[in-house]
Amino acid sequence: MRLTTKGKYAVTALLDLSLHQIDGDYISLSKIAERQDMPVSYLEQLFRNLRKSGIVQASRGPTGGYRLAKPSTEINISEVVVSVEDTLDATQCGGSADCHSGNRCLTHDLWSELNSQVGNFLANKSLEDVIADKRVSFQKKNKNLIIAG
Amino acid sequence: MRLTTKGKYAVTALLDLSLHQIDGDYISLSKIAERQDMPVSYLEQLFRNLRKSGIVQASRGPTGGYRLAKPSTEINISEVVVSVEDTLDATQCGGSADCHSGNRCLTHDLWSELNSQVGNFLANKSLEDVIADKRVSFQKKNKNLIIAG
DNA sequence: CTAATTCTTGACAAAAATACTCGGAAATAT
DNA sequence: ATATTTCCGAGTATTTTTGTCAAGAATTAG
Repeated sequence: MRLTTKGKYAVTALLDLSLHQIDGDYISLSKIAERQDMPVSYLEQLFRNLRKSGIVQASRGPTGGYRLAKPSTEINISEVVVSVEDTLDATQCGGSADCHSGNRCLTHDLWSELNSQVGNFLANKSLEDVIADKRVSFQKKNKNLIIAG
Repeated sequence: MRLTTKGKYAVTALLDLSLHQIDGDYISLSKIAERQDMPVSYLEQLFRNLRKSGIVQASRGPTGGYRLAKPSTEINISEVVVSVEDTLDATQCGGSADCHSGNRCLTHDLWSELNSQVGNFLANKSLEDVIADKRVSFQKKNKNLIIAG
């Protein structure tokens, strides 16, 4: 499990989507970009992957944009991060038992375990979990909410 | 808590030290470098920090080198990583409550929590924990053990 | 139908972070 | 003395990450 600002941006953008999407309407990237102060072109890159992963659905043309493909309770942070981070990372002995000259390296188990820890933690958090508290005050105040990494 | 290959190298190097240091003798970086296939000059950089943090002790001149300043049971992975990673990382809103225009950002709690998770995990692992199993077979075989990230 | 809006795609460029080097100095054992 | 080793500051090079750009395709509003 790799986690850079790319993954964090993706989570933030999806939170914005969760909060502003009403019924099944589509939200354009330019809206998200404006609210969250992110470059549109960068968001395009991220949503490309999110769509391929089946996390969001797209619609083109005016009134088009993106919406969540599943309820926010059923999208976990882990899948969002994995979808977006290019996982062409071999993590130095990435998973295979023969790290070096046939021996399993000493730190292998350590980093594997850590990986699992992080993975589990993020797999058990849904988008809805993250915004649960905030949604109330948001609806009350109806004020532009800043979601930043 | 930041974790790059730098921190991983440091852990690996210290494991090598734990395994090869007998009594209170010093091990030279060139030995570690050779066994673990790491550049000496890079190790120097790492051990500079490890010494300042009180994790290792140094001795100069021939027969000099480094040794653990504490028993391997009392050195945890977390302190090793922290010692070595340059923490000039603001982590985008790193800890402060006002992430953006006075509001606490939505993802703030999420990444904070994750940070704590990772920190706790690594703080509860000592060097000895990591090598506990391996030490036995090492002493039996007395063979060069490869420790790679 | 036309124009505006939006996603789609691939390749590329800029910036930042990371990994690693280098030259010389100080200490110390033999 | 000389060889070996840590020490130190600064710098370079590589890789990764972030972000840009331009052209295209679908869709809707007027």
